[in-house]
Amino acid sequence: MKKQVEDKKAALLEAALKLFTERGFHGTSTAQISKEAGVATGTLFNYFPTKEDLINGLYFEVKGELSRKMGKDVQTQKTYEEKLKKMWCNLVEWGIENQDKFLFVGQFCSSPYITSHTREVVMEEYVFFHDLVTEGLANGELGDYPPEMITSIFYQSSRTIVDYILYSEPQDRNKAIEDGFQIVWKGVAK
Amino acid sequence: MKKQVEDKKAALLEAALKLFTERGFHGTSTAQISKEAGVATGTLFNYFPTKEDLINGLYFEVKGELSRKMGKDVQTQKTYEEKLKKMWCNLVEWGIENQDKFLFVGQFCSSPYITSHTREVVMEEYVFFHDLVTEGLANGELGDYPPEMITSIFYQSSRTIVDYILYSEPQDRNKAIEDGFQIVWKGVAK
DNA sequence: ACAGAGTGATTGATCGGTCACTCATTAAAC
DNA sequence: GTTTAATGAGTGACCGATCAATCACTCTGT
Repeated sequence: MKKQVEDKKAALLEAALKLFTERGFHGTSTAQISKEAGVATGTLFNYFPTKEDLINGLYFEVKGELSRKMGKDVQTQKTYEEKLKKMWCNLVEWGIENQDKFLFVGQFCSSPYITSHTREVVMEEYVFFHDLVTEGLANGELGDYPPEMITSIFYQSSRTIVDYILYSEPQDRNKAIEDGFQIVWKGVAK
Repeated sequence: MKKQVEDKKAALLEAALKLFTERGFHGTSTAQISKEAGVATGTLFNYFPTKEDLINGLYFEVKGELSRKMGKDVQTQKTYEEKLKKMWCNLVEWGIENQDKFLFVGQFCSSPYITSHTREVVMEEYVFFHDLVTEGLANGELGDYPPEMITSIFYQSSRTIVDYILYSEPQDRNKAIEDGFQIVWKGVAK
């Protein structure tokens, strides 16, 4: 029984992810989401009281997954550059393997449907990333730029590379990932 | 008469720009756009047969304006780096001075409401930019990366810097623009 | 072993409201 | 006087959300 509950909730989130990304928030009806998830229209509202709660829940889940993947094996790297590169690869590989989630985050990270509360809670999971940049500035690994500028350039460039790989379809994806990191590292390093 | 016609069409585009950016495509009703523009609900459909025609027309206008601003005074620059920097500054300054248009382009450049036809027509106005990158690769000013990767990184980074300036509100905007270009130039230059 | 009351998840018909778009009428321009 | 632009009430379709009925399943007393 518990199993079924989780099944339906997961199915609803998966359906919402697909449809919100394809057609936007207002462009997707709750009925379409329910149908795609294989449940009745009323069932959606048992799990998510409103349509906004659904997209906020989805955003929370996806961003949480990304932050966990992003930080994986970073601390076991030896040099600072290797740590940053590990994070870069984690980010890009997640984006390639999870196109739908990647697009969803891009579309809705600054949309009005995501509440500031959700945004704040999610932000806390990325403290380790900001700390790594602060550390790099402190020990002189990074150039003398504002930390928020470095984090933004790093994160957005990783998204640019995912876009490039998915859209331009280079023969060698790893080469593209390497090239992308090289550009960013040359740019932000001391 | 011609004047009034242009007035109403411009008012509709301006209202649509504001509302689409704030609330999304499906989140904005044509009635709201008409009201904001100060015309009757039926008038909108005299100028744009469907809501999709309206957003496509708007996208065409805004992207066209951006491409014209972007290329301004670029050819009068002496060195290759100066040409690229001119384009960078044009891009960032336009973004800062036209926040609403800047946000609109970011939100709708890969949305399903913009037809592939609109996208193709708009793309033609950016040929000069791709040519400049190809030129830089040919004469060894730029590092050996795929041209599409360089154009994407350059364009997206300029957007990142506009975001940074608007959101983080640094005391010295020109410094931020300079820093941003320095990072990108160090990254993509030979 | 089993009847049947109890429980909470699930359902889909239904609701008031809003949507994009139409069209008969009016007003303006020449 | 004719043409052209502008109007806004009206249209059927669809929206998010509700809720009484139904369902699968558990538990208890015999």
